Amino acid sequence: MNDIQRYVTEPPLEARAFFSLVDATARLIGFSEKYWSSKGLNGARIRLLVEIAKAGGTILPSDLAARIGVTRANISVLLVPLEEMGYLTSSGHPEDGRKRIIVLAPEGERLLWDVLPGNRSVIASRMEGLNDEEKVQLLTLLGKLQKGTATP
Amino acid sequence: MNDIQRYVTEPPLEARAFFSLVDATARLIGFSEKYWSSKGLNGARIRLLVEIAKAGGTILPSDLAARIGVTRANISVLLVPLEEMGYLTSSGHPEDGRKRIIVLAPEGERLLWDVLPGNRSVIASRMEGLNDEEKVQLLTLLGKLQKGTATP
DNA sequence: GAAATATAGTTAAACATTTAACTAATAAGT
DNA sequence: ACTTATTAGTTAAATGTTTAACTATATTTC
Repeated sequence: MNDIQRYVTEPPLEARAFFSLVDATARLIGFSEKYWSSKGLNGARIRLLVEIAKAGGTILPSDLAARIGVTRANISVLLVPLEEMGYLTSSGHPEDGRKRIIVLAPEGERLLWDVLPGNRSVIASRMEGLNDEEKVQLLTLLGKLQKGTATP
Repeated sequence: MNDIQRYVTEPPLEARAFFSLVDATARLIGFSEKYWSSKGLNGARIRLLVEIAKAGGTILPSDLAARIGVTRANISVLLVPLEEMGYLTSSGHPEDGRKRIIVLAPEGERLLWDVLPGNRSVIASRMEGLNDEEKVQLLTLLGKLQKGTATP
């Protein structure tokens, strides 16, 4: 067992917590994505529709980018197929010619009602290792962690 | 506030825990990647070198893929530049002609000594929202979560 | 009110990763 | 032993995302 091997196999508490977060999260995301692809969908597109719904059914692309945490360029390309599939509509902003107004179409809302409950079931079943009290503890800890990582 | 908006903005406990995990982890990964790119590196390549070190300095590509959790195809393409940069060497397996033996080069070990401590500092500073006891709690909860998500 | 600056959105190129198809080598079944 | 199946690794195509360059519109500044 040489020095570098020991160094990387015996990380300090912070690094172990970080690696564990990354592993657990990647695994859960994997299960979620498997569900989406079983429905012929993917997480990015659903997340976008969910975010429009969260905003009350109407939103600007740049808002979507900020809320989801991806670039505006990415939102641009995500919107195209979603509009083609009839899940949303878009139109110019009446007062500011630079903006586009994105609206969740009835078909998009129907899709969300169709697939979100199943996804929540998948997630819930994959979190059965924790009871409710522990899930609350986890949420509390992650909340504290977030405060420490507020972008400086 | 319509029905779908309420549905997506008031998720159950499991979903809230999941979303919080995804958010917190993505943010931490972002800080880590920012560090790597400030060094002209990226997380995927470093992770690969770390995994060779963990294994004691010698490993097979397929082992790397399994441990890191990416495809063998991805390992194949990651190895090329790392070998070109002199961070590792590769050679054929003497007994099994299908295999390749990957060895961490001295230059690769030097790189790890150079950059890992800084990365650990970045991570630690971003986890200051939690004290040590809370980090241990987090690790415990994530451990329980993992047991529940062992691939079926 | 003209010029400079900033913002919203799009497009194309670059990059990372996965999937699928392939080659070569070994192991297993008969 | 020979044939079939499995395994290790590579390559190319497809997918998803970011970065950078660009267009068009608004806003600010002088």
